[in-house]
Amino acid sequence: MMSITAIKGFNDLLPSESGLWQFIEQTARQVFARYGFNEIRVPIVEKTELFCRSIGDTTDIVEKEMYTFTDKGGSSLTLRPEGTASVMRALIEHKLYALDSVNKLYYMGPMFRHERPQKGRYRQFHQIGAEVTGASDPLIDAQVLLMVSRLFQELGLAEPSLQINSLGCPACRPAYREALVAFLAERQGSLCEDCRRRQGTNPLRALDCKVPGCVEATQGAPAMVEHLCPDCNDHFAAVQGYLVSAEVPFSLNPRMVRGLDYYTRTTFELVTGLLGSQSAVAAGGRYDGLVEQLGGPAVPGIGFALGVERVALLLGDRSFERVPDLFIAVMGDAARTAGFRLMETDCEGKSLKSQMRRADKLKARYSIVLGDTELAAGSGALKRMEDGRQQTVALIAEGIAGAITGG
RNA sequence: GUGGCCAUGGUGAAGCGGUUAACACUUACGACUGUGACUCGUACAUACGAGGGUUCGAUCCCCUCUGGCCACCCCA
Repeated sequence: MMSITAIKGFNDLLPSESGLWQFIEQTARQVFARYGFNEIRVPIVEKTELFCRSIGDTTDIVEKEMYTFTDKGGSSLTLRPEGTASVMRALIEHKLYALDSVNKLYYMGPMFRHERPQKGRYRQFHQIGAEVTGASDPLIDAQVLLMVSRLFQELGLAEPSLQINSLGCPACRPAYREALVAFLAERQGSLCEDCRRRQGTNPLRALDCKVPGCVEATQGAPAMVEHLCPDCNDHFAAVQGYLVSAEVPFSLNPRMVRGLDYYTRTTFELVTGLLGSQSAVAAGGRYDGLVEQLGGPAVPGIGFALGVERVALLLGDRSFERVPDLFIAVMGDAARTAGFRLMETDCEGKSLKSQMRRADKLKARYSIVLGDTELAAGSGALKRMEDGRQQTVALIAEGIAGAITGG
């Protein structure tokens, strides 16, 4: 009989890897807490409409990648493809914006996109994200960017480099869009099918199309950064100024286009060359119109998310196994029934040799044999596994702890 | 959605028409019924992803299916 396997693109995280993940999550929590972020936990399933309205109907995510189904009550529900929409929904639903003018929230958990799996890309993948709402000053943009780069620093990763761009705002983007469409119209013939199709819906996509013909055709295309309105221009200049003064390295990528419609002004990606075509390790940007668009007040926002699988890939085979300080080998019923209350001990009546082998395999720093003689004497031989040296210690927690920490 | 590569035990893999399906690692137990690492011994695939076909005979050849990986697309 065929055994049941996991769904394609849905992976188990085995004990050999969970230590690495815990390190990533814990590092993120620490960094986020330092900058005043609190965790929010939102559901994994939302009404489909939430994502259509936030991410955008013409994006690839909404068009073809969502896990959407109808529940028994007839509502259309969707497994969340990203986290920002849910967090904003919660912000509005619980009126968090009224509790405090600025909200700093972070989240972590699985996201779902029905794509063909490959290295660094899965159907259930995990993101760690942070969002700031209620702050529009460029200093907050810079702080979010700085926080992301600090996070990667603390993870021990130098590789992903920061690229930034500005996508303008409703005041300046339409004019730019027109200029771009006009430019592209002249080069219709050399554009790929997708780019031609997207001209009416999302012409900016042509800028990061990888088809050689498109790359060439868009060489001299107008850049958004050169068409920013004065406000956006000042904002973007200020963000860059703050980054320079905070010594956060970055580069300008005027061709960077994000896959979600809600982005305005500052957008950014942390890219690496080490993951093949999955170059984006983290990405985000400002989304000043989103909360209002979802039925909330006109609250500005900025945030980002990182892909945990991709970060884990970059961190590679680093070992995060935890080794026990002490292993207790038990001999005889009295010791066995005393030992099982304290910690991991043998419950299957294995030989002392077998237990010692286990102590070695677990890389325990110390071991001690607990048997009838030790119980009678109230003391035993504590063995340092590294070199086999033994010393007699009293069988009390303080005595053993003292011997272990004292070396 | 499109394309490429690959499917032998817990793992890495040999075998390429007739073998006890090698070897290594891992795991378990043992070599003084109270002490690990090294060493040694024993055990661990009626089975080579599934189903058909060719053949006297198929893990090895052919077909189909399924699964995995990688790339394109897109993205975290």
